[in-house]
Amino acid sequence: MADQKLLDRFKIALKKEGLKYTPQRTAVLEEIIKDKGHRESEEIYLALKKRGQHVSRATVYRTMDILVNNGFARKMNLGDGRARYESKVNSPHHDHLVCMDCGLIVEFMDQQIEDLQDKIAIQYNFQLKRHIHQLFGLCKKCQ
Amino acid sequence: MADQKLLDRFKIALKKEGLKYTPQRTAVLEEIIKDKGHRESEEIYLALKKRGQHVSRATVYRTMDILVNNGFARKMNLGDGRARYESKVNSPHHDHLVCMDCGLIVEFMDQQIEDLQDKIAIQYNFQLKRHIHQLFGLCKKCQ
DNA sequence: TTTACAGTTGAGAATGATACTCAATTATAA
DNA sequence: TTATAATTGAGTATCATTCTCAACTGTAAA
Repeated sequence: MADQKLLDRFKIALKKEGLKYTPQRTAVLEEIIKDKGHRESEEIYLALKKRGQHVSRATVYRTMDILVNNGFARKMNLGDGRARYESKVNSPHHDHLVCMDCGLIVEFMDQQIEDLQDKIAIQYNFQLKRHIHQLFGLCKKCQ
Repeated sequence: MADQKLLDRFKIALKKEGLKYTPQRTAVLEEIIKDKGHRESEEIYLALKKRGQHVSRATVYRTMDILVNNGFARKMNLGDGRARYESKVNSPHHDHLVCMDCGLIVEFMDQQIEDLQDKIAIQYNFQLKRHIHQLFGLCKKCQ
């Protein structure tokens, strides 16, 4: 169960956009934050179903958009045609190493790279908003 | 027109995979290497059509796969649901800055970042194969 | 609390990029 | 030149995601 502070933050974010605080949206938020994984829409939908929460696929998609736009979740694309989502709640910024064989996803964060990115953006007169940095290869087990 | 050396390289790559050297495949290769852009399948298909070359959409997709797998082209995904392709012929490795407003794509390359990536892969016991590094923001004109 | 209503939901249909199918055609090696 | 396996094009299928719309429900004001 998400703590009250988070639910309040969610409520405020929704109100700010003129959106309603509904049980379905809350269920999706809770499902996202209680899992450390990088799951696709269908997995989130099925996890909710298994928990006995009735949230339609359409609502999962719609809610994930809201969560992403309000900083509660992050959307990522690994090139397989399906979006993945991960919680941004209590999770510091990071990028990903992805095993091309078993699908293992490892998070990494390197301040030097972050700084170099900022430098490059300045150099090309870009105002940086976000970035995607994914390293693909074979994990220890799959080599 | 692609130089003979390149066509020979292409012919050899095809033979190595038991594939035939066809006018359609050659046309797609030539279209890719004569353009410095980052185009999607449909744009390549239309460019060929305008040139009077008859290559079906299906064949463009099929040929792009061959070109990517053999190092003649690179496939990229900017998150808009359509793959983009760029020539790898006579083009050194680089990553991309993308303007979220006008779609401008600028290429960059930073050896320090490349080295740090290698270091991270070693640190996590990954055997690195490729990476995606995209910086999204607003270009000078769109700020 | 009720009420009024704008926003939400779910189920299924629509969309759009890409992959597949298959009969007709063609490159290739002998 | 021939045999044959690969290729092509046109249309169809697929699959993730978005849209549609009628029924439903938070919400804020009375």
